[in-house]
Amino acid sequence: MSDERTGPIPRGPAVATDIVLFTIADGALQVLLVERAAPPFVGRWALPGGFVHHDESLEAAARRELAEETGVAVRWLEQLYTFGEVDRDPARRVISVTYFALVDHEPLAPRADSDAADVGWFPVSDLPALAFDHAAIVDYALRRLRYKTEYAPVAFQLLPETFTLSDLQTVYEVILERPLDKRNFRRKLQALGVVQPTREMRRPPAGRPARLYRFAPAAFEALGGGVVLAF
Amino acid sequence: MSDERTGPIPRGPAVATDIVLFTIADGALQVLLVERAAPPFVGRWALPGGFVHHDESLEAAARRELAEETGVAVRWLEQLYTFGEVDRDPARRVISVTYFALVDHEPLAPRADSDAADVGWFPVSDLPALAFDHAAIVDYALRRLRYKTEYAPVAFQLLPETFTLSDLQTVYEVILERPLDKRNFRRKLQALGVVQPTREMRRPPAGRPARLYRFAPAAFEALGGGVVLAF
DNA sequence: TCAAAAGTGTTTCCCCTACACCCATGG
DNA sequence: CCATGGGTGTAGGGGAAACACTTTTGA
Repeated sequence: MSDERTGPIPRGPAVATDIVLFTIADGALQVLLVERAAPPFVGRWALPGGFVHHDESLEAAARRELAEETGVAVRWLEQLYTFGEVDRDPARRVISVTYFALVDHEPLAPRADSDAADVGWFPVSDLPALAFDHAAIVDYALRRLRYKTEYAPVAFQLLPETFTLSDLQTVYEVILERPLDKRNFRRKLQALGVVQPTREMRRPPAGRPARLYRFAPAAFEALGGGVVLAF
Repeated sequence: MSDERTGPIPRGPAVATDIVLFTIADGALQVLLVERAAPPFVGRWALPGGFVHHDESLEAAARRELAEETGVAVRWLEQLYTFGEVDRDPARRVISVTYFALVDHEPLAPRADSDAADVGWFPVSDLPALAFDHAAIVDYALRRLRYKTEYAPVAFQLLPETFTLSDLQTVYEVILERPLDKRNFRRKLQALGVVQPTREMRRPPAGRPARLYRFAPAAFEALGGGVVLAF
């Protein structure tokens, strides 16, 4: 380690955090964006985020920013990547530690608070022009989501606590962008034991009622990290 | 995004980078450590690293620190994780963007430069007490290495440009900590086409000469991200 | 009775695994 | 000729993939 680590702190970069929050709505994958109210990039859409305070951890900063701008406790939050190109902010040197977050759509009603002009969900397939390098950050998050869907229990975080197996299959199909076989999908889930049937059913507007299931974290843990949820 | 992003920059954390550099030597996985010459943790072993300059990217900072302390161009360098707990440095708030690096052992001869009291390779199975949260960082890097070995061409980066298939198998065995079947290993490599035979052979002190191979990045790319190198 | 969505088994094929002997060389 | 490490094939089992019809309900 260089002496610099212990010498006087050089005039360093500022540290921010930006969050890519996904949900599923209207059968599509959506990202939460806020409209910038101050320069640079006034009026442009951007990821929610802000500077890290001196006395809070990175994850705490991400949660605080999310709470301030969406008022919602996310279901899943993990660090994504740290973007540190010198010129990524035209005004000054800012390093952004980005986070990847998931919520189920229902309970979320993002509203603009004082910090942002507007807030909204945008389908990932049709995003507006974004501020800074945020388009690259969303791309990176999308790759992580697709990748992670195949081996970690992230799809469940995009659904309410109970869900039908068809709901779950739709989530996989929307994220992976390919159709899955219904019987293989269900067999695999039940073989792994990662879903627990409840006693309740959901009655659709038309058609046979569907059983509601619940994610079984215990069963998932027992399988260790090497679970393959690839269908 | 919060207004803070555009308002006055709060007194923020300092940004450092630390690098976990692995190699294989004496049939074991080894990490490069430097002995600290200044407080805190004087005399303790730590990962090579230092503060990020105002005008260099994160990766550039990592490469610079490595060059300063080892004089070697690494074969593989990727971002690992950003550690930002408030109290991870007892003296002041420092956020560390860590990197994961690989070299083949041969050409490397790390020597202490003016910034560190001493430099050396340590087997991961027998590390000294480390400064800061560096033990956790090494753990994290180890998990990444084991994981990545199974689906990305990282093992090749721990060997010279040409190598025997036995060399390569040993690298896998050392990293994964389990014996592999020689025939299955070789069949799979050749089926994937990720190794190219050269015309040269290596003559061991005793025994039959072994063909030297070279990594075939082109074949690897062609397979897309979804290659499974799990044996 | 019709429309709509839920639910259910079997077969095929490929890949992973386990396993043991001969080959080329140097001393 | 012996010791050392290099190199090769096959058979069996398990999981993934492909595939279509019956069931339950509301209108």
